[in-house]
Amino acid sequence: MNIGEVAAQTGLPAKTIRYYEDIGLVTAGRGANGYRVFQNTDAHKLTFLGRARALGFSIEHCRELLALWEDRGRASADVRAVALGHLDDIEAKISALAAMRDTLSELVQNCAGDGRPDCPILKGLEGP
Amino acid sequence: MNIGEVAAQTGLPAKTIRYYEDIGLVTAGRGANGYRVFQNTDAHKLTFLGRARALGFSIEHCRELLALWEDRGRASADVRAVALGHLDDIEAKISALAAMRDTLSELVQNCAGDGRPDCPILKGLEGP
DNA sequence: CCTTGACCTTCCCGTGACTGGAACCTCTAT
DNA sequence: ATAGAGGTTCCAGTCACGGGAAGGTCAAGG
Repeated sequence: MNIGEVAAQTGLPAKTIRYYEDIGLVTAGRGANGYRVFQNTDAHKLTFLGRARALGFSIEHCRELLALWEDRGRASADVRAVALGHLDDIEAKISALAAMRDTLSELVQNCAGDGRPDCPILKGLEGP
Repeated sequence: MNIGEVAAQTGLPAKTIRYYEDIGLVTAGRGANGYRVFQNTDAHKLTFLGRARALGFSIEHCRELLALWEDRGRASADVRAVALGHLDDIEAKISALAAMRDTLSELVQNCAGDGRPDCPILKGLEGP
């Protein structure tokens, strides 16, 4: 398989696949013409990576998960630990964003939003 | 005021203040020794910027907000529009993160998390 | 007067995870 | 023969800074 076919199959841009090869997440053989040659297993790895990334796992977490995925003797506890750590990260981000949203939406609600210059949003940004 | 004092007053790192000067968000005079000299108005601007950044506004949005803040003839509607746009961004991010959290936490809940290799999390990442 | 230490300066590199583009090579179809 | 699609490498840029080097400046103490 050439890179374009793998890209179509996995939904990842070819650029991203090259990048993943570059940083050692996947390996690809080479044909006589210098083109990358992918096996089905590589395509599966890339699908796995695409899904993990879509769930917000960092590249380093993906590397760990990929290693666990390929390790037949893994303990599911190790996988779960990585996932739980990431869940905590996600929750923290959601909390931070929700706090921003709450503060900001309160400011917005108090703002007339008309032609006059008086603006509680700007006042809220000035200071407490 | 030297940069250190402004940093202490605004809570922004000196590096950040220099960066903001670099990209033209604030301006600073210079003393005979080459040190930056800040006026109170600069410190207020920086406080404003720090608060806007803390609410997640991008630097470019901060630039707009700062311009509106300094424009006595502004329409509060313009401020509100910027804020509403940002609120949408925040909501979108929260939704995306919540979707990740939901998917991931379901996988985690189905995972025994023991010494055995069987792992629904990895299976979920493989494909549907 | 000299030193110490805190503070300031500029400059350059690195971050994460790609994305865009340039310049060039290879394959397939007409 | 040529056009176009697809492949290759390499370099630069993104966003908003942070780290650290190399060096100038200031106030206090010996």
